[in-house]
Amino acid sequence: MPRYGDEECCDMRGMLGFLILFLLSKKPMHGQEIADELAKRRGDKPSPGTIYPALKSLKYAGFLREEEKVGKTITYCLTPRGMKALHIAKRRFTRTFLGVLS
Amino acid sequence: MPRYGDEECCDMRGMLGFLILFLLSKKPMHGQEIADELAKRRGDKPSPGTIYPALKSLKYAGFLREEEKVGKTITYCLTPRGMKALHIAKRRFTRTFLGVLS
DNA sequence: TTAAGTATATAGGATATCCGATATATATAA
DNA sequence: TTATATATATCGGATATCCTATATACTTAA
Repeated sequence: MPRYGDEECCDMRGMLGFLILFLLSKKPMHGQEIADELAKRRGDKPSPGTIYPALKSLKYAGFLREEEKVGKTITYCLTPRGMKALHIAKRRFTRTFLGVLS
Repeated sequence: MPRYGDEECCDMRGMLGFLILFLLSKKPMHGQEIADELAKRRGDKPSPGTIYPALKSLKYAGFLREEEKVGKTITYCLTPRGMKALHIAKRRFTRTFLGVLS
């Protein structure tokens, strides 16, 4: 039962949508920009098979929309619904991890 | 493809082990104490089928050990290995969620 | 007009998290 | 002693995340 690795206790599974909404709340971005920013933050870059289905699901949920499309490059931005979802998630996140960052 | 709920964008899946290690770094606790503290923080209490397998896996990984056992009540505490894993995870967590709490 | 680089897309599947249901053991109260 | 509450334990499975591999389309350079 190898649930935790050598020095790993946290794979952050389930936080991808939250992180994408957070990044888009700073500025509109396209898929590769988001993947690169996540690479800088987490240390590993999500693969195409990870990032694009996630964007699709968030769009399907009404949390983001295509702001601009130039060639194959699609820039996404938050919808009001996405901003609300992010706000709610932030509150929960803050309460849950109170004291972790200090 | 219902990946995100009505206003939910973040189920925090994959953070349970990290949270348990963090709580135990504050003080030794037993399973129910941990579950109750998580209930206060996240808003919902992890079920027995969630918390005990998680503790078992963290123990199996060498991140925590039984400090005391009185009746059925088992108090857990971090091992040096667990402290190191928590430290590493904290650094990654901090870098990943930089700017979310502010 | 090739060739190479960039960006997006999706199917299929491996893997892991987490929960519901259930069982057991201990402690306490009636 | 019976009943109740508390704490731990595990199986089986539903569910979701994420990756690998593959394909497509657009852009730019040679």
